[in-house]
Amino acid sequence: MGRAPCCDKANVKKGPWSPEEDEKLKAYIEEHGTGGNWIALPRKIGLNRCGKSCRLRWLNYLRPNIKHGGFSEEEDHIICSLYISIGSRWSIIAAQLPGRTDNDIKNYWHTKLKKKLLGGRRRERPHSCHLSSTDSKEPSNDIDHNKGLQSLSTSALERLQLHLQLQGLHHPFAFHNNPLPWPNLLPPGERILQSQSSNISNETVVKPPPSTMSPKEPVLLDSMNGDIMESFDGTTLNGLSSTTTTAVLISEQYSNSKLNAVEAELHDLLYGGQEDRGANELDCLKEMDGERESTNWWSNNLYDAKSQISSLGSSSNLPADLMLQQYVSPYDL
DNA sequence: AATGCGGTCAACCGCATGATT
DNA sequence: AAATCATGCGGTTGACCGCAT
Repeated sequence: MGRAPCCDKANVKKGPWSPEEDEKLKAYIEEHGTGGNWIALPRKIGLNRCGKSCRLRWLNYLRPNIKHGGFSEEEDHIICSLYISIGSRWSIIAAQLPGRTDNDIKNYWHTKLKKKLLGGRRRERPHSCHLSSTDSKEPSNDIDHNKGLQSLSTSALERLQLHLQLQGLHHPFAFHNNPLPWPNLLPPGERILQSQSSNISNETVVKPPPSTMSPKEPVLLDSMNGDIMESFDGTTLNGLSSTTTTAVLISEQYSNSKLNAVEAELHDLLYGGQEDRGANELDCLKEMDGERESTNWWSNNLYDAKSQISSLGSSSNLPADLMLQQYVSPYDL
């Protein structure tokens, strides 16, 4: 079945918005709201634009309290952590950063943050992998060597990330020591950034779009701001007291077997039968651990993830099977 | 001064999903 | 149940700008 176009594409204006168009759209929405129908809205106000275009313009630019640029270091951390944890789900990431739009964050990631992460790791020290905001030019006397390392590391990190995503390792266990207030991913309707130490208001409620997450999608709750864990179905889970763990509710047996497999794959990925190269990559990751004192956003370790999850699972009285089912099935681990 | 190149970002496109008929 | 429609999302594009040559 084909889809009817939302508008007459041949006869609607495209491209940058004029101040007059902005003013029309803004004035109308501020007075009347969107009316629940973006498609009809441009006709109502005499704009020769596609409804989708109006919606995007409003959401990304005209809407009140939108922030552009000037991402703080903490926002960087949150974006990086969430990206590595859940991937390119920009709307979810944006929901944790009041005033930021998914488009903004996406652009910021692709144009700056990713380069900081992947390109700037080896800047000041030859084997450094830490996040840096300064440029990444290499010393001229060691160009070939460092170039090689950088490209390898970039590739490895990208592959590592892809690998983790493909493996369904969207779990935050890799960030269990992240000192940042891990943004809670609350059930739709009450997604709140709880950030006691952050500039971001902990009163800010970001209303999620209706179809952002499936009801079965797991909720990841940090225990740093409290020891209550909650699943999407509203089940409150007590007793997981820890200041170092971000909860992943997986049964011990399951996590052990799966993580062994993942570890093996990671080993293959990192070593790939090339001893020297593998050593470099491993060194890089290890150094990332060592240098995390100031940045701390990256996985504090991938290596003891298994033990973390194991201890989590064994020390709790959680209905692990239930949680496992809820957590695992959406990702088809 | 002209040109090329890369970075940035607003906007578009197509697809997925949920709601409605 | 199927068809239709609106919305939301992420990937991609292209215009613009600044810098290097």
